[in-house]
Amino acid sequence: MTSTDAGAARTARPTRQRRAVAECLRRFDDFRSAQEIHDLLRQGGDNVGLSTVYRTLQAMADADEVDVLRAEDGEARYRRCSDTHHHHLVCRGCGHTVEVEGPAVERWATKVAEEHGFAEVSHTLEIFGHCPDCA
Amino acid sequence: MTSTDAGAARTARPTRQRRAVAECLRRFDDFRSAQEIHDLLRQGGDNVGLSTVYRTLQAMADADEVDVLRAEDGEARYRRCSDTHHHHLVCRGCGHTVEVEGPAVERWATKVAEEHGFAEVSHTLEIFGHCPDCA
DNA sequence: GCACCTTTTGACAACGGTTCTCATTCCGGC
DNA sequence: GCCGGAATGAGAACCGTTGTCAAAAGGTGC
Repeated sequence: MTSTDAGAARTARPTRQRRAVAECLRRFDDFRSAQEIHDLLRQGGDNVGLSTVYRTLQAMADADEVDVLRAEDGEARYRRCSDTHHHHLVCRGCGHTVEVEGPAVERWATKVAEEHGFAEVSHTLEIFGHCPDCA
Repeated sequence: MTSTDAGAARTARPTRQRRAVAECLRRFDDFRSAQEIHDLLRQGGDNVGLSTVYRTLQAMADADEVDVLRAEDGEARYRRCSDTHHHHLVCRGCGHTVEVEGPAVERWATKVAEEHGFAEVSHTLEIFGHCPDCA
């Protein structure tokens, strides 16, 4: 927001805390809540404030570096993600997550929206079930 | 859950409050938060406690009489719904909602889950955009 | 290395939606 | 009318999240 500012959030400094959060996310492939991540960091010796964890995750979500999923109770859960558009197949038991793609579904969603005259369309799609280990 | 119990939640008495909530939902076709419904009832002269509104909506959701959608901030929003499986096309501007069906999508979700060995599959799918009036 | 300026951090308070508690009220049957 | 259990509601409690603000840390130019 200051003088020599090129990109969008160029004001993002690579601090110890931010690196720690990113590193922590890299270690899992399932969704974790902000508080879980906070605890995990604590346990690992990285002392990062809860506010900072929330702020960092939010920033990463805005930058599409993590996926956000709302648990049934409304709690936000985060997970590192690939940069292509995708959806999730999530195990209700252990949380194990698989990224899936469905070009046909994307087209269908767009088509349906257009038929009703909707513009600037986006969508959410998640599949839940019990993975082989939890069944 | 008591003695002569036929259906699921037969312990549901048709009280004034429950009728009022159901009636209120019938008047809209877009998603409303529990607190909005509470306010609406108040304004309409129906004095119903907030706890009761929450309880009633929860019960109706369990009975699949209403759809629940989590807003981005995690707030739960409710809407009366048809009894067939469907998804929603929701306007980000005014909240106007259209129920849509996509048999192909259902099949795709099931197939993807099966390919990964997942069982007891369910899914969520919502489409967002700006309706003709809000575009 | 050393100021200087800004961003970032973190302990804590505040917020807001939701759930819990429990005394009181209501419903339905006898 | 009376009884017993379900339902209600006012308020407290809960809990995830966001705001506050003084202190600490990066980055830059010297």
